[in-house]
Amino acid sequence: MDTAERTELVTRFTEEVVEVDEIEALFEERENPTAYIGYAPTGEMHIGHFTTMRKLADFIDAGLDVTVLVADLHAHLDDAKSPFELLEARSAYYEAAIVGMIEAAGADPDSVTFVRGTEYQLEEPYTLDLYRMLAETTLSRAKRAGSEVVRQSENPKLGGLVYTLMQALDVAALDADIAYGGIDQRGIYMLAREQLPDSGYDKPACVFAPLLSGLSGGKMSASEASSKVNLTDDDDAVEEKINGAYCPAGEVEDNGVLEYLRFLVFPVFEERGEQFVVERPEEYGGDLVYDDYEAVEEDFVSGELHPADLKPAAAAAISAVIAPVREQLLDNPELLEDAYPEKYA
RNA sequence: CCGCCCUUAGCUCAGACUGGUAGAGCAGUCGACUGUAGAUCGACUUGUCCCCCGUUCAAAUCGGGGAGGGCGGACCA
Repeated sequence: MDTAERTELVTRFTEEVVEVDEIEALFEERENPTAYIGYAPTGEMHIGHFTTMRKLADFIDAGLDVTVLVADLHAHLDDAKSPFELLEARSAYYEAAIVGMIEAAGADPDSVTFVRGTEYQLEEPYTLDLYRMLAETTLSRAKRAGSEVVRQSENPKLGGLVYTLMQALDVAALDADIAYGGIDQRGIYMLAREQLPDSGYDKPACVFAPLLSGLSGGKMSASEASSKVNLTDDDDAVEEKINGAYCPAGEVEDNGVLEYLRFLVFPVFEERGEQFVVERPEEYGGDLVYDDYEAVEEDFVSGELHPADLKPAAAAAISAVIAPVREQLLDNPELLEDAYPEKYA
């Protein structure tokens, strides 16, 4: 694979890349540049995570050495979203779910390195770097960098600011050439690009995934159950949520159903060699088969494909995509019971 | 250590002065209309009024104690 192909793999289906030149340069210089993505083990993982995760398959195919950080300390630093006592259990659950998603996306989880935050964030070199950064960063700069990531409240805690600086530092600590995450992470990684060179580290390139629209229109909200599909949702639950989704005929904007197809279903189906089939009553023209997303969107915009026909097909496809992960999680019920005792135990 | 403020539906809050077993908006649920959903109408649901004790025929409301949260002051050898 040449540099152009590898770069294309790394950058496809993304929201933004900073900068493409830098990624090309990495591939020119080295056989296996490094990339990292971090997740703070807080609430249950959902389809948004899966969409972001699917991209790791592209990274691996492109020859990147991928590290996944399970940022346990971050999960508590962000307004104590995860109680301190549950960090271990939630980290275990996240790691298992992530392995499942990578597998379901058609990649080999063994080619990914998993790291816990507490494995290195309490060591002296990291701590010293952090303290130096704390001394050099203004409150307003840190607030701005983390504003899309850290929970915003009337009474913000210091932890949210430390969280932000730690994440910037993680890029260097994990020796990542490329920082990857949802576009909401942009502020933090721009801070990293700005500050890491001052501390003697390389400036990371960044790849940002799009954030999917919520099913009820507008942004996906972690706290709104009907706005997203959970990894543990069964076929019926997925169908119910997709059927209830905001999906105006012919409109692409804010259309979560189409976005799920574009960024999750089609990439995964391509990997698995499956086709997207829309079963449709003869009355409306009979069944349709699609090999790529563009054709779906074209038919949807033209009116050829009606939302009422698309929805059941999309629901079935999404179920098929998440099924392996769901089964894996249900086979190990203690993972969820330990991680979210108030809900499952 | 001292003082002041806050705590009522899933969320934001009203009600407290002048005790009479609780309300609005949003959210949610269900119908109507659409070959989906949304929008729009129509209907409906929701409570340990932070906890304990007391006063009273009667306490979200008054008194005392406590918990949690916030703000300020003081202390600064």
